[in-house]
Amino acid sequence: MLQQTRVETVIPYYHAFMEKLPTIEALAAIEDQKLLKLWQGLGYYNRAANMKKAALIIVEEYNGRLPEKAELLMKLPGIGIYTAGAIASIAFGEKVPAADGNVFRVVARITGEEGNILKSNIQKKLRHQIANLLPDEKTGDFNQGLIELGALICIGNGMPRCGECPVRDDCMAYEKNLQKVLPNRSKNKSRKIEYKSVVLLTSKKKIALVQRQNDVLLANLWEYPVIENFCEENELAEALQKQGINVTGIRELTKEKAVFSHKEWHMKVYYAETETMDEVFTWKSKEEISKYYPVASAYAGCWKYLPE
DNA sequence: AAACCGGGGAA
DNA sequence: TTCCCAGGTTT
Repeated sequence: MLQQTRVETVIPYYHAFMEKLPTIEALAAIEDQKLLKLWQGLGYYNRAANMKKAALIIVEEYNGRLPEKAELLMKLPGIGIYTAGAIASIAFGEKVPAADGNVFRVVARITGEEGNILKSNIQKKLRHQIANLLPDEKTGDFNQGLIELGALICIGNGMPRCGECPVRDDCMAYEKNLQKVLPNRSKNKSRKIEYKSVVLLTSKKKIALVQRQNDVLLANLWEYPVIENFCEENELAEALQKQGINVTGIRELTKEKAVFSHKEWHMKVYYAETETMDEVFTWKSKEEISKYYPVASAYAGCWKYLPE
C-alpha cells in the first residue's frame, strides 16, 4: 500500500484492510471485486492484484508463512528490491539495505551525489554505498532510521529541517548549501489531455455501469458509460441508439477534470434516462454502488448528480 | 532504460 | 499547477 503513496493516505485503508483480511489465507481467498473495493481510491490497482497473487503463492508454496530472505521475497509479485529489503531487515533481521525514495534523497544529500536519483544506475550505486555502512545488528532499525530521517527531517518537498538533523555535520548538501539542488531528479513530463463524454444513464432509479478492461488505466474498476471526445447531446443520443438504447431527457450536467500522473481526462458529464435496462450495462442503485462497486476517483464529482 | 500505473496533499 | 510520496512491472 505504501508504494508511492503517503503514509497518512494509507492508514485508513490499512485498518479496513486488516479488519477484513487479517490473515494471508483470507487475502488469498478474497473475491477480486471485494479486494478492489477495499482498494478503491488508493490508486495503482495492480498492487492489490499482485498482493493477492503473492498471498496465493505463500499459501501454496510456503505453507502460509512469508519467506524470510530478501532474495526469495523479491520473487513474489509486487515485492521489488526495496520492499524485499524492508521486510527482510525489519521483520527478520537480515543484513540488507531498504532504500526507498526517502533514503535515496538522504544519501544523495549526505554524499553530494549529483546523478538523477530516479535512474536505476544511480539507485544501484547508492544502494551499494548503504550496504557498506550497514551494521551487523539491528539492521532493520538502521534502515528505518534512514527512512524516518528522510520522511521527517531531510524532507523532499520544501527545505529540509537541517537544524534538527543529527548528521548535518557529515552532510555535503548542508556544508555547501545545496539543499535546493540535491537530490537531482528528472522532470515530470507534461500530461497528455484526453477528452471524454460521460453519461449518467438511469432507469427506474438504477444507474448504468461498465467494467473497465483489465489491461488499461484503472484496470477492472467500474465507470459510467463513456464515449471518446467531447460530444453534443444529439451525438451522444445517436451513439447510445447504435447500441439499441433509446434515451430521453438528455442534458449536460457539468464538466469534470481528473488529473493523473501522466494524463488528464477532461469530461463532459451528461444525464439521461431510458425505459429498459439493457444488458450491455450493469444496472445498480446508488447504495449498491457505494457498497460493492469500485468506481475510480476520477468520477467522484459525478456522485452528487446520481438519483437516490 | 524508459514507459506505464493513481490519487491526494502541500508548495 | 507542479511536485512528490515507505515503488514495481512491463516493454
